[in-house]
Amino acid sequence: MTNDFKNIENWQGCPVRFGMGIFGDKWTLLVIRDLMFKGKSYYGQFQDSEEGISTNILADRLQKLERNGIIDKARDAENGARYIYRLTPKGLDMMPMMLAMIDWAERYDGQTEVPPAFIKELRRDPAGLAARLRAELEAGT
Amino acid sequence: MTNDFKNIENWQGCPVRFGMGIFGDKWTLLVIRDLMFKGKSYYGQFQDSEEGISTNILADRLQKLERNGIIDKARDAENGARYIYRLTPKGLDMMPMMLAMIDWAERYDGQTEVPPAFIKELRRDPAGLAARLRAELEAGT
DNA sequence: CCAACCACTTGCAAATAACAAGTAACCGCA
DNA sequence: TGCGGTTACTTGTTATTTGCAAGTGGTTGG
Repeated sequence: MTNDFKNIENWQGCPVRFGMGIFGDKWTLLVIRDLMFKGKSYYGQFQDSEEGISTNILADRLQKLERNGIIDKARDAENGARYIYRLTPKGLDMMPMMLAMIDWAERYDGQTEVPPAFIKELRRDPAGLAARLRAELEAGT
Repeated sequence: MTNDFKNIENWQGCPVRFGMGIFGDKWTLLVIRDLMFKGKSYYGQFQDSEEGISTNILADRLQKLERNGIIDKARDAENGARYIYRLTPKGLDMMPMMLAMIDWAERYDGQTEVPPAFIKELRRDPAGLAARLRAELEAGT
């Protein structure tokens, strides 16, 4: 056989399938959201997010993200008892996709919490917003 | 209690959470891919996609997409034994997000199958490509 | 009105996720 | 140097979801 799509590690080729192999579940993009837009970096902070991810699932997703090169993990310089998680360049490159998702969701979620100023800037200059947010994340390293 | 995030129907507010409530699984965006980029419109065509979605999951996802207003379902004019599935405007508005995903995946999937001409056009004029693809889909109605 | 097609539905087994409790590394302080 | 608190998990069990195979019912063409 040529393709074994039963194993998700083999979901390459088609770009949408490739994406689903990496973040095709309920939780992964919520962790990326926390890293990208909420200024979160620690295990405990991800756990504190209001959706209530369970700890074994969080550990599993962080490991998969690290294995896929989306995030990296290092001991925190300020407090050696914890690890700091950060987006890699590959992870940061998901910014335009995340912003496009936000743009879409803001249009259709009647209960959206996206700040009007954010959505205004997003629609006026998406690339500029992406660049600014990315620069801020890279500065905070 | 104010939020019941145990029920996925209540995943509004945050735009990423809103998205995950609708397409936060392995299969949903693959169906949308088939509708958006592969010219597929029928149940059997979705089933024939090489990832091999099982029939009960496909039925469930189509129903959820319809309920969420992403697709609509109608008897096929040419063959009344089957139904035709089409993207609604809300579904078509996911185009920029899907294109951003394709852009990202093409960069990082060493085995990508995205045609070079497509990715070139996508990076030169993403909004233009989105508009063109959307017009083609709406024409084929 | 029957055979074939098409779109599902159902039942059961396997995999994944949710929940609760426990373990281990490290830090600050006595 | 050891002890209590913090942080990040791991483990075991139960609940939910998915995958697989077989079956059902509407529609068409003959």
